[in-house]
Amino acid sequence: MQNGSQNETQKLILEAAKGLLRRYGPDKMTVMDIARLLKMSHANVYRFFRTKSEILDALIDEWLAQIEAFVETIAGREVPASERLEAVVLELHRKRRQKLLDDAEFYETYRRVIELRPDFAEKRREKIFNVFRKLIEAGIEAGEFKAVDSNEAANVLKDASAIFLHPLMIPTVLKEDTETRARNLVRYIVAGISMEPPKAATKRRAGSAPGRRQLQKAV
Amino acid sequence: MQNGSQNETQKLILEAAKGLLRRYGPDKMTVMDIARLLKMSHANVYRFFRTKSEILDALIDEWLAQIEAFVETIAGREVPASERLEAVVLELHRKRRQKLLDDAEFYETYRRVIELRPDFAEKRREKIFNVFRKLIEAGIEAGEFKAVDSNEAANVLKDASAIFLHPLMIPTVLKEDTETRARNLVRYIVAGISMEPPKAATKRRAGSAPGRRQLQKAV
DNA sequence: GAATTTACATATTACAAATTTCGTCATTTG
DNA sequence: CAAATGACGAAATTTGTAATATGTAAATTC
Repeated sequence: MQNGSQNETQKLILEAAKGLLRRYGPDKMTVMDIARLLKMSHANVYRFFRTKSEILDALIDEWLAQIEAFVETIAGREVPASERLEAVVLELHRKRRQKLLDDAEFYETYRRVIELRPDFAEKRREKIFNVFRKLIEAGIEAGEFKAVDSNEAANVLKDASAIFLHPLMIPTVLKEDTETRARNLVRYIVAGISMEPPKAATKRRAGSAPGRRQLQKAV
Repeated sequence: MQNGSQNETQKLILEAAKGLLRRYGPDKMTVMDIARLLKMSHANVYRFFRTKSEILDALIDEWLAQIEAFVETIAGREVPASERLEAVVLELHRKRRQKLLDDAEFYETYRRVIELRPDFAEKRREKIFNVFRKLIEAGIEAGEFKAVDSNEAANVLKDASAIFLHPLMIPTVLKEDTETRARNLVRYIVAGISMEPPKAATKRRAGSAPGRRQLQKAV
């Protein structure tokens, strides 16, 4: 082969596609465009990807993998599980939101894929779910949380945070103050599974949040 | 007028539109069809509704008003606030889900309206939000809940339940066991704002849920 | 003979003409 | 004169066709 390795050409195609996708969007970006940019025939592209959507899928999966890796590092931090849970949800939200703002065409591609093939990112979603579950188990282990069913609680957290994480919903909450709302959401759920402070009074002043810490008030 | 009152004809138009919408969907259902069915000129229909979408809007609003009324009766039941909150969320979910199953074309119309004009049902959403808030305040009043910020907590509940209530999301969770998940979701949030039982032990057996009651396990 | 290209059949998309619907209004009807 | 209609331009939809893209397989190059 004239080019580098098999793998090398794949990467070149993905890089080219990424740029074209950003500029033209999924409909106007054609396999011909990719081939033209790389000075090869479009047929050759099909040696590396069976279909056009396989290329788009690869780009999305690459992005999701990055986020997943980042989330794993957050989950590994040496801070209380409650803090890690909060950070994970907030960062997942921020990354998606930022993508929508920075690269609308890519986001639209992602949104459509999930809409048409909801199971596309199932593996990735499972990974995130496991992060939730593991963090809840870590919290229980550390005496930070009550001995809830970690699977059940992780499901609740997943469902509850959907409005801030699901690609179909993020565009609808774009204009709003999602940071505070997402933080409150996690804190309420975490408060529900948290151990009570040893000697806290049952009555608190109005407006205070439940659980271990003072919740930040919406602005 | 040959027909009944002004109001009577409006109702006839809406009834005709409801049937045609169910059968043809929003695109294939035309104002001409409605007129044909009622044996009047299509121009006459425009004496009662300024545009086609005004007819569709009226149908949707009628449906939302029904749900709202039902929710108000639930909120007025003579049971603990926690039970009422749970019932309200579950019934809102069931009604929407059922509509999607019974009358897909109507649901699609609704979904599109919310997608294109997110503020369309703002008034109705506010009503539901107020039901949440009022129930939380009732719970606080009754010593059932902690003295949380009712506005904040209602917002959390609204956001958290979006996956089961928002028209864009319901189709995505149709195949899944949403009843149990929705119930768990509400129970976790409610548990978080609930008073602790007076003399409960801090350690519970694994798998038990937080809060006042035993949470039903997912099947 | 592996890598790449040209050639080709199939599927999509794009475009322009014809048809239908939307929404308004002057006119007719009872 | 209240109620309804037919007629009309604008807008949207449908139809038929040309152009382009997708995906495959035979032919060519190195």
